Amino acid sequence: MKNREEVRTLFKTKKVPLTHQRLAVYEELSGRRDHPSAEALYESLRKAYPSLSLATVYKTLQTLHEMGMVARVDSPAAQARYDAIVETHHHAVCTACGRIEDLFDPRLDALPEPKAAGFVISGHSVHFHGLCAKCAKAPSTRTIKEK
Amino acid sequence: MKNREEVRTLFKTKKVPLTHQRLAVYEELSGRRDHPSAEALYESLRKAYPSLSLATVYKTLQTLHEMGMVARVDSPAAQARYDAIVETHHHAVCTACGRIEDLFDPRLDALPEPKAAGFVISGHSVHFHGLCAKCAKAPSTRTIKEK
DNA sequence: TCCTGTTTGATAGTTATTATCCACTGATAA
DNA sequence: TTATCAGTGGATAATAACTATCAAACAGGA
Repeated sequence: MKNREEVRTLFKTKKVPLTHQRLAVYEELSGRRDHPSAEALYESLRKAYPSLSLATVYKTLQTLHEMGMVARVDSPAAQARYDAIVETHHHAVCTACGRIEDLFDPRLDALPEPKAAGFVISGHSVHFHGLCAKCAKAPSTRTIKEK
Repeated sequence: MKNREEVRTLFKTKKVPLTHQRLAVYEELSGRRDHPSAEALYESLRKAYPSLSLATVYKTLQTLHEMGMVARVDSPAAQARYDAIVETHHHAVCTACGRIEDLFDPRLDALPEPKAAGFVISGHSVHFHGLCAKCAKAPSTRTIKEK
């Protein structure tokens, strides 16, 4: 989550052209805490940028991901979801509606190295699953797949 | 991972008809440790069952999942992958080739409960990521998406 | 063995994502 | 500021992974 100047510098450093679309996608994503899908970002952005194409959002998210500015979250609903926070953190995934909440807990950041023959481990993430506050209250409503 | 008699009993208990296809899919999956996709299972099974349909494999995996006999693994490659082991365990995911290895480590089974407002947590899983033995040796070969 | 509600197989449809192609633009040099 | 041009964006076709549909076949109880 970087401000506009930091973003500009990062693009320049990596020699990746900074276009209006890329800045717009990054800033929209940075401003949200709901792990939107590419489609969801597109829906939000097209209000301000009516000429924006969905394909561009996909390509931009991939570019940002390769630059290490955006993280991919694997949700139980197959659709990939994105997060502007790349710092180490963990997730709570609602098994009823698919909602993903960020968890920050240093105790989870340092886990015992498992013994996996030959595997060179570079990091880890913990997925907690259960029911989010909303679904815990209304257990019957199965809405899987929020956007 | 159950033997044929346990499977038969489980289906009877849950009042779910046990078909040849369901048994075949479950036994094929049980016999593999490579987290195959629906497509991959279909490819293996069609040799012994040429009339088997891919749609049936998808439907069967969903049925087994609902019965709690099969777990879904969210891999970085969007395609869902399955596992016959439902007991608590964790994964090491290779960021180069997509390989997923099972990790069993009781120290990872008991983690501190995170504070996520209102979230009713029922379980968790840890994903380690890095390079598998094969890819660690050949760092240049980027084969992402094994079947 | 017969009956009946489910399941299967074949296939069309859907959803998420990627590839293609050409006009256009951002970044550098003049 | 403008010219240049590799790289990007927009529109859309294509692909991949599922899912729905429906007639025919089957599983499990009578």
